Amino acid sequence: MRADAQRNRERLIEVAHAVFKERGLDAPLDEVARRAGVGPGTLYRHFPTREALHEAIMATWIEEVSAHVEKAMATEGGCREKLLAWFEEYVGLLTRHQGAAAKITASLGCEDSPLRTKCQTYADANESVLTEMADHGMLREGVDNLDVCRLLGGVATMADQSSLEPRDVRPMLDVIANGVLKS
Amino acid sequence: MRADAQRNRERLIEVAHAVFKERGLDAPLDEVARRAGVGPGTLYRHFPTREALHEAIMATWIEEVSAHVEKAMATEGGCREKLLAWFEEYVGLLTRHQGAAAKITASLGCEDSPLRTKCQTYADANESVLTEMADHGMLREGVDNLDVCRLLGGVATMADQSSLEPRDVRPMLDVIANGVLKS
DNA sequence: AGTGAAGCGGAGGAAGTCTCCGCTTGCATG
DNA sequence: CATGCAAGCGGAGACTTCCTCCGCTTCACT
Repeated sequence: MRADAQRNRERLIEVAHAVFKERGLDAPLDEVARRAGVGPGTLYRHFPTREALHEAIMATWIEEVSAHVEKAMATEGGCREKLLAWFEEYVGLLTRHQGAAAKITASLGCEDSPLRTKCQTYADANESVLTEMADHGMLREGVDNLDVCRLLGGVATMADQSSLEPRDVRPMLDVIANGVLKS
Repeated sequence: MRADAQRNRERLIEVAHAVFKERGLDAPLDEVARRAGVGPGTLYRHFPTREALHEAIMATWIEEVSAHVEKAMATEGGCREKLLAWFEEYVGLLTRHQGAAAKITASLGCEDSPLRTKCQTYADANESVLTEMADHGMLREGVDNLDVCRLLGGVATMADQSSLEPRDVRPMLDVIANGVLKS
């Protein structure tokens, strides 16, 4: 790739990140192009679809996921406290951009989604936490990772769409934790 | 209201129902107008916003909710079976139209949503079922109706966006039931 | 039949998406 | 350094959808 094209690509990702943060994942793509100082044609050549741009942005988040797992697992207390801390991290990760939670979670079950490989990182992180719970004999029988991811994705989507505060989200996570852990 | 206006209004609701069912709640309103045989101006006079049209359609669903509660509560078995049957009914009601689950649930917490009064019916129905559980001493302490509605709304939204079958939804409802009931 | 108001419809402006193609620019090569 | 050309750019414009405005039609009452 030519050096100028590379520069444009990076600048577009950077600007798109800012625009999507301000105006949600549905923000006009032409504005992304305008603020990046390129024509719409350039944007659409680098990222043929809106999803391609989402994917490029999320790629930068993926690297941070394992740090969030470790942070949650370092929480004081028992399995329940650790699990809830992780659930809060998970929802926080998914609600970084307005509209992202629903898209990310929808891509989990879908083989041919372009986002899937990226989003699998979230599912893998959740699985590692659930495995930790299982190792301590705290996980209920028959609890499936994908189902928990979808439940958390649903909570994140509701939080996103209703602009819920963490204190409004917590009780929902409590219910899920009760449903996931042996009591 | 003039008789012709009344006819147009009813016809618009009928056609919108069909169009939204086929193409989701985001279907072009101009197509609704076209298929109803009226101009866009007529549609927008009767229903100034997309939400007003959604509201008019949902009004016809509201009447059926209590029947669904009764159907679920007539399920063979204990509290858990009844609750799960109701959860399935609830998710089914919310996923009637593509995109409806998220909107309905988002309106629950929002005082000034035009959909709120209609959607409150769903929340009330769920509350009546939870109360039934509580009366049998099966409800965990501190479980809040709005939180359960949001959890179910999240599940319905995921089911909607990922086109999940009932057999894929069931395990998620199991987790919520475990989280809601005493074990 | 006449009349006034209610209602209609479609032209058209605004906003967004996405493509096409003529022009520009980076860079490998002599 | 000069040159050739493929890679890349940008913006005009076609298309879609939303929504409004206003001249014309139709209803309903007398």
